[in-house]
Amino acid sequence: METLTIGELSARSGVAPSALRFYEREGLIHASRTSGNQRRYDRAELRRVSFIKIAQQVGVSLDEIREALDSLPENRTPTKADWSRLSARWRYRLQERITVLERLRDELSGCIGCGCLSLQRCKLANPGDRLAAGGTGPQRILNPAVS
Amino acid sequence: METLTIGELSARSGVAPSALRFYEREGLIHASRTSGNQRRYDRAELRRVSFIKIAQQVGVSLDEIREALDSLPENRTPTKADWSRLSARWRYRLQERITVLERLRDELSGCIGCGCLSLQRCKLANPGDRLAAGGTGPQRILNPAVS
DNA sequence: CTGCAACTTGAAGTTCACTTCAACTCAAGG
DNA sequence: CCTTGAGTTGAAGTGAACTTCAAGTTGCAG
Repeated sequence: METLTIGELSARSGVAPSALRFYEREGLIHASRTSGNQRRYDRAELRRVSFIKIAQQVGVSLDEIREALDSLPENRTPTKADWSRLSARWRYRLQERITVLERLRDELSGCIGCGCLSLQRCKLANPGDRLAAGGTGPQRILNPAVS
Repeated sequence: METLTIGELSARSGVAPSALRFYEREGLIHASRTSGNQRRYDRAELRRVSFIKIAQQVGVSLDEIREALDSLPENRTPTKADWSRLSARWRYRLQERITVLERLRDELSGCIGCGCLSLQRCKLANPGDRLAAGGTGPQRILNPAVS
């Protein structure tokens, strides 16, 4: 088995076939076709899907993920070095995000408990970075099932 | 100034008036009315809005935030102790989330770089908890502006 | 060769968290 | 009193990330 069907890629990645087709339309992954027009995925695509899943957990939008994936070489299968370069970038973003959440954690009890939560001064509601800047759309991170 | 108009609450909280009306429809905040049917917010509502903003940064859905807020006493203005109790719950969730992201950070380079990213075994794509369990809808955490 | 699960498509639907709109009313300074 | 900025409503629109549907086609085991 050199290549994977959409069902196989779905099973191995945990991503629904409909989502994989959606990713393809969005230019995040690629597939070749059989004579009968069915998708066949190179094994290397598994790593792409994996990268997408991880980036989503970090909280990056598909638009940004596509940008990152576009920086991989198109003419050859990405090497370990290619992936390392990409992952280094995400590591930095991840660290930024962790720092924000840690600050949140460390100040949460005190800040809400003490009643300082009047928003103008509070570091929680107005963190130094632009995370709270707003922007349309849902921003749910945790799955409801996690609660 | 005992109470705040919607414009004032918006200015102080950084949440758009339309969002405040939306929160009210959703039962997350409350307002009294003037004789002319305009909203007047008790100063204590500011803390509710603040809590909503913080919880959203942690990645909690409005449904879950409402549940949490519903556990506050209805017959009196919440005390510091009430808020502390609530914040303790969030602190725990926050810590869970941080732990996941730290694991992600610590394993990202090695995992992607080494090519083990085949998803069946990889701790990254399939973390121990149910975070990756899927669920419909967007799961963006970071604002595009942050990039 | 047959049967059936797995695949194909485009279009439309869903959820979340809002925002925008139109048409209107209210509150307060001059 | 008049003007004007701020507020009111319900309905409809938005964007992200998918899912569902219907109607048809393909691929492989028996």
